[in-house]
Amino acid sequence: MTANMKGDQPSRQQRKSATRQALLRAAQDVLKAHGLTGTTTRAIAKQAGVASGTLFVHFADVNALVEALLDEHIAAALAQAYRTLPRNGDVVKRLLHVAGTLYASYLREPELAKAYLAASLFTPVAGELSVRLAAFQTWVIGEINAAVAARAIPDIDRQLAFAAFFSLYFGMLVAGLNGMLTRKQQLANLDGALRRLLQLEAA
Amino acid sequence: MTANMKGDQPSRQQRKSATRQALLRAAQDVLKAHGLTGTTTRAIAKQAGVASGTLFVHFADVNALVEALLDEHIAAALAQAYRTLPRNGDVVKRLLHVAGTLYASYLREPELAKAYLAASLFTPVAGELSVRLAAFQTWVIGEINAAVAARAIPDIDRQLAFAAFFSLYFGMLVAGLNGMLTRKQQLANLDGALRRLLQLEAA
DNA sequence: GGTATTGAATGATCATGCTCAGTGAGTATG
DNA sequence: CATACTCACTGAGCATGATCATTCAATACC
Repeated sequence: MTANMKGDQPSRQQRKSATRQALLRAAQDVLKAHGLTGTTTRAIAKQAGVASGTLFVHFADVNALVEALLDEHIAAALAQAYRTLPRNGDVVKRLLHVAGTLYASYLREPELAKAYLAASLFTPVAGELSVRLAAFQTWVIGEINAAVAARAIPDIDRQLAFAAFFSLYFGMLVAGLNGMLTRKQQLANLDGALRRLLQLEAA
Repeated sequence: MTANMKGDQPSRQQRKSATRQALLRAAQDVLKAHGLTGTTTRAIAKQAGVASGTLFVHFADVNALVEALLDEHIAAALAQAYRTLPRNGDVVKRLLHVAGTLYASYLREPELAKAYLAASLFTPVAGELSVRLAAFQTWVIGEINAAVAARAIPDIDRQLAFAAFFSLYFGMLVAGLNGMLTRKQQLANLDGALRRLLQLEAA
């Protein structure tokens, strides 16, 4: 292996990474310009200045590209959510804070989000997002552990609690993306359902 | 209009209806024989003995065909569920009875169900299924109305209740189709979550 | 009965997601 | 250096979902 000094030609790794980034940015551009149904892999490749086959060198299929794109949003949103977590709120308030931040993030790229959620429903998430999802589950269960330990809420089966929380979170997300609920309603429904589920009165 | 007497040639309507049925049966056959990914519109058309374009005369797109196919299952399942509804159970028991029957129906054609659910997440259901969904919502809210009127459960916002119920129902359905939950766990989670949501102790 | 109209069915054709044998610049080895 | 090898990249080609001008038997109208 040769160290890459100043003035060197870009190494193969650098070129590859640059191509991948170009494809991601091109995909964003084309999506914004033509919407989801009007976006083709050829258009993305052309916009990125590469051949049509190159896209599949970097992403197994279109959904992998969408996942990578969406992961950038989710990562930023989650980081912000954790950073601005209310210190003195109850469990539900903290869960809602994170959910609300994620909703806002998804709503910023609704077409992207719809495409990804539909495709990934029965195609177990892979890549960066799967790691993030596992971490999210751990965090949620940690929050519930803490609340139970503090006797803020009665004990509850953790699997049940997470499955129910995620179902409600996901359901309100979909309803919101479909335009069936406003963001306020999304959060109000999630709040009401979670407080009943965890048997925690409003603060 | 001419009445169609015995010995007449089949009318155009009859032929059309027969073609549609042939396509539905052909789709079932091909799906069972080759699985979802191995099924093509051309194969279905060939099996039905019609040209490739004919499929799209009867169904706007593949998902419309899948919806029609799935609707046959759902209709039968719902009819059976309503017919065998426990008369003396509480709200949750009755909701669970219907949910359980639907789960079993979906699990009988898991590939079909996955294809349809993924495609319809952000493509509002049309056709027969949309009518059935509306009727289902009416029935669920009716059940809740009755339970509230009978003072079996505390009052609850109907929109919240249905949104939460459907989210939980859908979430456990997906988890089951993904093999993350057994049918027993699906129902146990739904039971636990609903009892907490509606604040109804186990019978 | 004769004629015009409708619309189910056809299949060639298109657009698209994805594949893969081939190419050549970059990299390791001696 | 010279040589062998690796691998990102290419773009023609494939299979498939979907379209649409065309066809012609069933139907409606006189």
